[in-house]
Amino acid sequence: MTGTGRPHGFLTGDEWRTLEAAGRPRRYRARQRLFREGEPGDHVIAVLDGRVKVSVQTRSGREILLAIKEPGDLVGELSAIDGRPRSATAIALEPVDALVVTAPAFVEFIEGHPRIAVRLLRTLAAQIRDADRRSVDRDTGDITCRVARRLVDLAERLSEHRGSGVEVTLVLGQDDLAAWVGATREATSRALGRLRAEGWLTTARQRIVLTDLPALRRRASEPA
Amino acid sequence: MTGTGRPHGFLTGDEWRTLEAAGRPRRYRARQRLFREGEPGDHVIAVLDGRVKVSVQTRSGREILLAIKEPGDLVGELSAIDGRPRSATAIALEPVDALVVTAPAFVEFIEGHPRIAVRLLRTLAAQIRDADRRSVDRDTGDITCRVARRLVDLAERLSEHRGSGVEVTLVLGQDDLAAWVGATREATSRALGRLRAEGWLTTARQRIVLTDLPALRRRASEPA
DNA sequence: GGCGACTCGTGACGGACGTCACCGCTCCTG
DNA sequence: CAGGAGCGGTGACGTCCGTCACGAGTCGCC
Repeated sequence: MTGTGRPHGFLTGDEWRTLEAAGRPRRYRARQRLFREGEPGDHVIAVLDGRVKVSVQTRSGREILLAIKEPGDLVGELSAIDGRPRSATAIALEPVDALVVTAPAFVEFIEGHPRIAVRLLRTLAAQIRDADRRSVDRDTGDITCRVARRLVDLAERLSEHRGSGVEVTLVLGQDDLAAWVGATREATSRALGRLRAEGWLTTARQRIVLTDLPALRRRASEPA
Repeated sequence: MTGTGRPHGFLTGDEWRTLEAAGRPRRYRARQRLFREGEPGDHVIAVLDGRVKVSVQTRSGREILLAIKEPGDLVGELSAIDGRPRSATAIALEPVDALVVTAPAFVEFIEGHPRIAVRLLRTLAAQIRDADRRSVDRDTGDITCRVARRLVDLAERLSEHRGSGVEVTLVLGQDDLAAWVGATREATSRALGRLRAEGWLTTARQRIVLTDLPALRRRASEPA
């Protein structure tokens, strides 16, 4: 716990306190695995600080990114809800502060707070919409389009927190970006090269600086 | 209502009766649109009989199939839950018997029946798992693999109802199959051609007869 | 029963992306 | 400081699939 206040998630302060009473705080190191695909899912993890990557691997070794969980989000809630094994693997991208709640305690928490159940329904609905949109995105436009679209997306999510300046700096490696858009690292690198050639962004180790969002936004939806 | 009893969905008989009191029965003709992407979502549709296709269109005109809703399933529940506009279009594949419930009535129904909320959570969780699996499937193997996989899937879902003989007959056009696997009609047709050449299935107008499921299952996961 | 719309099959062609391979750079570690 | 690992950039090559085009068979409607 950082003591800086609770995250902006889907629970009010009171509700967080109730959940805290049912859970156990825990820290994860950067790149530590919270759980792995196929394991039984006996606990839910509420992220308090840091980001968590949820992904699956195809049998050919390619990684597919399903979600990035941020402070206030839940990780592993599906297994707690339906009792089935983990369908994906969760890995901390940064040092993560979290609250670990056992599945039974979580279900009890839900059933005892009907309004929270409704709010949880909303977050699941958002996840479905998101997943559906991913399906469409993946079939729309060439890789350059998809990379531009993803970058603009990330930039907009960032601007919600920090004030939006003219430039936006994203901290992520090209491997992760590739998994996110559903392509290889090489193709992603080339796409970045094309966008860089247009002068709309610059790249560096673990860093992508967007310098012309409107142009990127246009490129994200253009056919060619 | 057909009078043959309520579908096998996620509600008990008692709960169905409660929902029926809140809703209004309605029939849709085959190929009639239940609602369209972008519309405000002010009602939920509980499918009693017939199947409903949920899909979106990319700007290039390609159709992407998100789900096939069967008797007992809900259609349009996301908008009722989060109040956002329809994110997809729903079309009846066959004549459909349904129960139309307004969004407020649906929310009231949920809040008044906490155990149903939990069950609804489960169905949403299943949808998320399904959508995630689609993301992985779409990136795994060539089109022949994906077609074989989808066919086996459909066959297995059918066998749950009817007794499973050696042959399974699927009633669907190649256009729909193409949308389902995320490819063009032509590529899908060619993939079917290859599987047909192996003697694992036969094709006809609006019909695909699977004659060797084990072989198809193998082909569905094999790299080549 | 005949015409038209729909569905399915298939060929040719081009392009985008996956695969493999290699190189340079930066950062970290001992 | 030297070595190595991790990351990024790029070239060559092959191929799978999308696009366009056309024809044949089938179903439905008047």
